[in-house]
Amino acid sequence: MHSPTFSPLYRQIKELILRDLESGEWGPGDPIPSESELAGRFGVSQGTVRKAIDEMAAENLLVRQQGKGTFVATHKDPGSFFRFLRLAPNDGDLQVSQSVPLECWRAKAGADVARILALNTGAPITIVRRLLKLGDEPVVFDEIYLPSELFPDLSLDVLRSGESLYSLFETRYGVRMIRADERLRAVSADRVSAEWLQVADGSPLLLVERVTFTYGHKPVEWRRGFYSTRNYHYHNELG
Amino acid sequence: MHSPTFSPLYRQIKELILRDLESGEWGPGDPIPSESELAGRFGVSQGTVRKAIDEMAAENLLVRQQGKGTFVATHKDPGSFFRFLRLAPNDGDLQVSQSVPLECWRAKAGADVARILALNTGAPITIVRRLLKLGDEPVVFDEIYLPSELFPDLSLDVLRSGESLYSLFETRYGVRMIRADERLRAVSADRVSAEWLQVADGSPLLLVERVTFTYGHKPVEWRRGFYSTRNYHYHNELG
DNA sequence: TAGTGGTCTAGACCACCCA
DNA sequence: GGGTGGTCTAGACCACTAC
Repeated sequence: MHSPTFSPLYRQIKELILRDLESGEWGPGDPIPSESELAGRFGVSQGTVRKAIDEMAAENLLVRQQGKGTFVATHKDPGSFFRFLRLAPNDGDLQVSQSVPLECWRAKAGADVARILALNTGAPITIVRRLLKLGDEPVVFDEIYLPSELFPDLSLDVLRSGESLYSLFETRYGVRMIRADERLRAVSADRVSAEWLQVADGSPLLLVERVTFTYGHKPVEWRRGFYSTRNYHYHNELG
Repeated sequence: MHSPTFSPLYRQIKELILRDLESGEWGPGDPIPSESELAGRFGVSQGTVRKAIDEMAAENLLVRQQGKGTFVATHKDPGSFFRFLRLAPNDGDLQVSQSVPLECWRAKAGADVARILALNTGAPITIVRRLLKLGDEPVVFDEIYLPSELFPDLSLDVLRSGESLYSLFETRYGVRMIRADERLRAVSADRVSAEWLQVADGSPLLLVERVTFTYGHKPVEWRRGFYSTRNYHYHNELG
């Protein structure tokens, strides 16, 4: 017999490293201590630390670089831009993308948003509308719901910084997007979406509803994205 | 300096095990030899074999079971049914699913299908139409393109066996589906789809185009699925 | 009890990056 | 040259399953 809460040593080490990550001990892009130093610090062998880091690298929390070190994952890296955007052109090459903020205002959380973001009904939220353009074509119209408490001074001006949204959230507000759940449906374009996406009223659009989580499975963003799939598609790989 | 084709020992071991898998040395669901036996056979340490198997388990090619052994992955296992079907109910519990074969006929590959399935134009293909019902509701209308060479005697009768398609392909034809690429778009229902899915003509439908691969990145199925997303959605998790 | 996968260690050496 | 991650080994012990 053993305790039902038994977990192997490398998972305990993983939890310790995770706690340091959450506490902000190391910021996005920073190097964490070397495997041998962590091994010494925790009093375990290097192989055990290695296995802990292996799992965290597989979960995109850390990034290893041979010869250099292990780094805290970041959304600043342009290469990770499409980690949360599964958009690809039907044919031809990908155009440069541009995020165009449209509106930004405060509101009180209704029952739905409150439930999804684990807030109290009536809690202050910030709503953002923005358009994602690829080349000159508007492709995604997003409506984004955020807890105002975490993003206190968010405004259109702040959004016009040019960097990607998640990169902005990370550097300005210290909120790191780790994981997301998406639900996809086909819907008919309403007047607002149709106008922004320059498609006929009632055209079929791909609706992508996303709940994004930070450390500890805490939901911090709800997003409804309307995708115009004339020239682009949502790409997914099943393993 | 070293050869540009250098690969670590555990990857070479992985390739050897992979070759045995492809050759049908062990069938789906069968146990493979123990780690220590493979280590002896290949003349490497158990840890190296272990790392090779680790990767293959992460790719869903093998399944480990502590105390019992390591087994070749199979689609027979009911638990793996939703590995390639990212469908979930908007609310409420999942109903039992039922695959209803509608039509099955031979044809010659057009340019598109030939390109996607890596066949010559005009090569014999088999086309299947089927309906996926959840509870009593028709949810997905699939049109499936297969190389006739790999599925020689496929017919409506064969399809009525009740087991899942990929399970059938695996047991009857020895074709194992390993990986798939999906492209999602929103489209308007055409007459045929609308009728089978019992929705209004022109309703928005989620079109899921899937290319499925067996070992060695060989494409063996092309599938166009029309999803009715009134009560169900396509679920995707982003890590 | 015997056999399997799962964990942990200690130590050696390789590949890579940088100063 | 010195530090980092990456590979490989040999051996010990733990956890689980089956008989």
